[in-house]
Amino acid sequence: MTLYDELVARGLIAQVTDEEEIRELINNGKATFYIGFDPTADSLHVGHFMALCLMKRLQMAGNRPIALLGGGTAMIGDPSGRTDLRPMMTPETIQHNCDCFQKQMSRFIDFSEGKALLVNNADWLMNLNYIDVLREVGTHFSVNRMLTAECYRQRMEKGLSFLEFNYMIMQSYDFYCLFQKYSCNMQFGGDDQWSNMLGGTELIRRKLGKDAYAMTINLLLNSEGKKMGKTQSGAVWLDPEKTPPFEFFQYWRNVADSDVLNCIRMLTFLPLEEIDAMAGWTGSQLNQAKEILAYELTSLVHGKEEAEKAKEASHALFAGGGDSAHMPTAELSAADFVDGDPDILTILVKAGLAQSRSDARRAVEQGGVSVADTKVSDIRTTYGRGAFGEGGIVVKRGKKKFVKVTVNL
RNA sequence: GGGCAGAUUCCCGAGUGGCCAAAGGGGACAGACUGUAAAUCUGCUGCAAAAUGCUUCGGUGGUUCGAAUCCACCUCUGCCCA
Repeated sequence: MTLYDELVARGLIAQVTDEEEIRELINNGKATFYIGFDPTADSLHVGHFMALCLMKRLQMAGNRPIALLGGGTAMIGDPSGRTDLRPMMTPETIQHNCDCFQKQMSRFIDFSEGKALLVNNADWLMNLNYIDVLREVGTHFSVNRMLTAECYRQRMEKGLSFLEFNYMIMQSYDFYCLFQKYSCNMQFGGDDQWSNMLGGTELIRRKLGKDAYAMTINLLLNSEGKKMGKTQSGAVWLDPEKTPPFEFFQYWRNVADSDVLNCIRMLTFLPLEEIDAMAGWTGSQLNQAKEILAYELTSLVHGKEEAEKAKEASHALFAGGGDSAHMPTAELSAADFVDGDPDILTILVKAGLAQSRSDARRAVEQGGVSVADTKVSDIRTTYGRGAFGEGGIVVKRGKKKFVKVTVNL
């Protein structure tokens, strides 16, 4: 099976400018392509991960990837897919985020010996002269047409500032620069980037009379059409400091039945035959597929060792047995015992299982809290040092949130 | 620059002087049922030394015994006119 066909089979490809041409180029390793990453946070997330995987697949087939850090475009802010304006970021924040991105990317993509390039569009965007840009680039964009682009149309109701309106032009200019500098003839990205990417191919055609191509990959959506990789507390990050491997594992372990196969297909490198075999799975067998998904992904992002640990911890908590050594932990110190033994509310808050004592109180009153497998029914229950024993005790809120609380005196 | 409309809790949105920690919905959280799924039902959703206390309705100041609600100024957003 060719690379292009595999991408199709995995449900990754959303839109392409020229299927025949793209198929030919990437199947034969003749493409130099780029994917842009705007440093809007200090860690990559699942959406970025998909892009990096795509990069890797193409790199393995001999194509040359360019990872573009949007140090310049982040100064503007992409309005795509947003209903309100993005808060502006300071140059310092952007720089910091760029550094974080760079560090994380090198874990996934081999940048050695020119196998892949890492560039930052701040290098050419920051010193542009306004009038020059207007004359050289601005003439090639029709405002009338830009306004009909999906990414802007969504914003016509809520408002769109001129700053953001320029985002498409800057991204187009990126493609144009990379085309000239590195003979980069292809751009990939999430499907929400389609109009921005077309801007680039257009600009190249108009200014240079040459062809460039664009292809978008499907966004990872659940069966309800919502973006995956988000929790109530924000994104599922790739940075273990921001989303610990165990939590990461659990996120995927808990996806809905209807989304498992889709995720395995799009996010893992498991052979397609193996995935197709799972298509008929239902019930508890399908439940197994979730563990496969969680394990594979954790392994890709955090390494095999972390994946094993997360799986062990998961078994310890939900299936009985397994090793509890790797579940999330919280530590109490001597200070917590100064005013007498801490009560259950204090412990819940300290363990990060409750946002406030009020929140903790509600959880206990509703019968959602247990300590060492015993339901706590009184909010005034206290725990002396002895209660924590050698290895600590497991405090549980609800069915899926556990923290092992230990004492360090 | 002129006119109009608006800013409420995680989100949407009601509230136009005390009965407002603020309707309703969504989401989140918890319980029942389950397969660590979905659907459904129930509870719950500012903080706290917890029955009466404190902080919150874009910001600042004011009127009043009392303000999310009235007044002034400011900030931001949308629409119309230029």
